Amino acid sequence: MKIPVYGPRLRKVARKHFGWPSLRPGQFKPMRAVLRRRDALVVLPTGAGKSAIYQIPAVLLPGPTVVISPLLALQQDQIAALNERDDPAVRAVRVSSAETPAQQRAAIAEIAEGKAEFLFITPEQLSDPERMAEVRALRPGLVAVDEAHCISSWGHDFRPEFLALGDLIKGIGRPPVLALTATASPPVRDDIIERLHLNKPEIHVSGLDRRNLFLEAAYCPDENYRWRKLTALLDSAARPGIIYVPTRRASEELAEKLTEAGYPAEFYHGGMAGGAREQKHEDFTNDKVDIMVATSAFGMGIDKPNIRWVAHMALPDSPDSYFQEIGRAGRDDDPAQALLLWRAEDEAIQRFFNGGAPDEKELRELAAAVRSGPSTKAELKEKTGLGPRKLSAYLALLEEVGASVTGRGNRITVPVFAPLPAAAAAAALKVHERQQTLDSSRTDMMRGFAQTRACRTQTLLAYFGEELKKPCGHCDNCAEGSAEEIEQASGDEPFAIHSKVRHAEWGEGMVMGYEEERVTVLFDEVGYKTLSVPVVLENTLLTAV
DNA sequence: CGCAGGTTCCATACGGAACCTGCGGTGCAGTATT
Repeated sequence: MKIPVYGPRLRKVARKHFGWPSLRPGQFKPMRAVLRRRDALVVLPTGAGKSAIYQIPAVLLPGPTVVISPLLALQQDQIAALNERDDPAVRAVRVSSAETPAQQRAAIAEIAEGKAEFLFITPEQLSDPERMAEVRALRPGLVAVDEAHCISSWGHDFRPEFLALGDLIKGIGRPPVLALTATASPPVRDDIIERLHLNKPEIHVSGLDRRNLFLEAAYCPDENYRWRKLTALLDSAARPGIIYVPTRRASEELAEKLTEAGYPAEFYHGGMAGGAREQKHEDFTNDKVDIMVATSAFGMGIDKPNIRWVAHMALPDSPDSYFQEIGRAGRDDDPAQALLLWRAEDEAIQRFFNGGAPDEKELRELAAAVRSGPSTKAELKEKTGLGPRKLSAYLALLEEVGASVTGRGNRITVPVFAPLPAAAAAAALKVHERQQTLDSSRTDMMRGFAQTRACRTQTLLAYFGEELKKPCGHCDNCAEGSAEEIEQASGDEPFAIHSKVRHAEWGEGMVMGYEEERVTVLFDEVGYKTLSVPVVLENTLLTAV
C-alpha cells in the first residue's frame, strides 16, 4: 500500500502559491486531516497561521473551497490578501449583500469556470435555497468555517442562521468540513461539532500557552485606581496597544480623557458609520493610531503582529472572549502584556447582556405569527410589536426548537413537523434557560480567573480543558510567588483531570482542574462549578462515573 | 445589575442626599431614502 507523504507537497504549495517559506507549528496535522478528507476542528490562537490550514490543502484538493466567514470586512481583507498573489489557483471571490446581483453572478461564474478557487460567503446567504443550489452546483471540495466560535457565541443570540450551518453545508453537497477558531472551551467545541454536524472530527488544539505574553490581573476598588493602573501601563509599555471597554459610550469617553491627559487615543465601536470604522481600523493597522479604546467590535480581523499590550477596563463575559482578545497581543513573538483591570461591579453589565428570561406570551405570539405565513423580519416586527433585538433573539430560540426556519429571500417559515406555539414557547424557554446557565457559569469562571492567586496560565488552560504541568512563569502570580505557594500547598486530587464525575443535583460533568483545595467541574447541564475538595470528600458530593 | 444624569426634597438655604429613570454588545441582509 502506498503511504501518502503530505509534508513536501504542502510545503511546495506554500512556497509556490503563497510565498511562505515553511509551515508553522500546529499547521501540519490539521492540513493532513483536510487532505485525508476528514472533518476537523482546529483551535489555534495565533491568527496569522490559521487561514493557511485550509488555503494550502485547497490548492491540492479537487473542486473549489467554500469559506464561511462571519464578517464582511474580514472576508474583504482575506480576499485582498489572496488576490494579491495574482494566481488563479488561489483567486478568491465573494457573494454577499455588498455585491450587485450582476457581480454575484460573475463571482459564481468565475468559480464554475475554474478561474477562482475560493468562494467567501456568509451563513445568511447560504440560507437562501436558490443560493444554496448555486453553490451546490459548483461541487465544492472543502468547506472552511472561519471564526467557528461565532456559531456558539452569536448563533444562539442574534445571528440564528449560524445554528443551521450543519444543514446548510449538507445542502451544498456536504464536502469535508474544517472549523477554525482561536478560542473554544470544551462546551464551545461541543457546540461547534454538533451544529456543524461534524463527523468524527480530528480535533487539534495548540499554542494555548502564549509564552511571550505576560498575564496580569489587578483588582480595582474604584475608578480612580483603575485609571492610575492604566496610565502606569501607558507610561511604561511600548505601543501600540488596545484598551477594551464594555460600552460604546465608555470607548468614546475614555479615548477623550486619555487624549486630554496626553495619551493620544482613538475609539472604535460597532455604532460608528461604516467609513469611519474602516478608516480607524486602517489607521491602527498602519501605526497611525497607537492607543485604541474599543468595544468587543474591534477584534476579528485584526491581524497586526506588533501589538504590545491589551488592557481590559472591565471583566469580559467569559474566558473565551478574554483569551481571544488578549491573543491579539505579541503575535510577532516579542514580549507583550495582557492587563485585566477589574471591579466586582463589572459583572453587572455581563449579567445584563446575558439577558433576562424571555416572555412566554411574546414567544407564543411570535410562534403563532410565524405560522400565519412566510414573513420577513420586518413583517414579524410589525405583527408582534417586538423590537429588533428581541425579535432576533426569539427567532433564534424558535429556530432552535424547530418552530421556525429561514428560507428563500430570508423569509421565515414553519418547518413540516413544527411544534404548536404553546409547546414551542415552552421548549424555547427551556433552551434559553440552559444557555443562560452556561453563560452565567462562564462569567463566574472569568471572575475566578481574575481573583485567583494561582498561576494564570494554568487557570486559563484548565478552563479550556488543557493541563499545564508547571506554573507558567509569565504571569503576575508566578512573579510574586503566590502561584508557587499554591502549587506546593495543593492537596488531594481525588479525581483525575478530564475524568467523568456525577453530582446528585447537577448530574454528570468533567473534572477540569484543581486549585487551592478547590476543584472545577464542567457539568453537562449547568456549566462550570467550583467546589471545595474537603467538602466534596466529606459529603461524597462527587462520585466517579 | 449598576451607573449616570436628572429631579425632588429638605432646608433657620444657594448644597447635598435621596430617589427615579433610562441605558447598556456583537452584524448579516433588505428596504427606504437621498
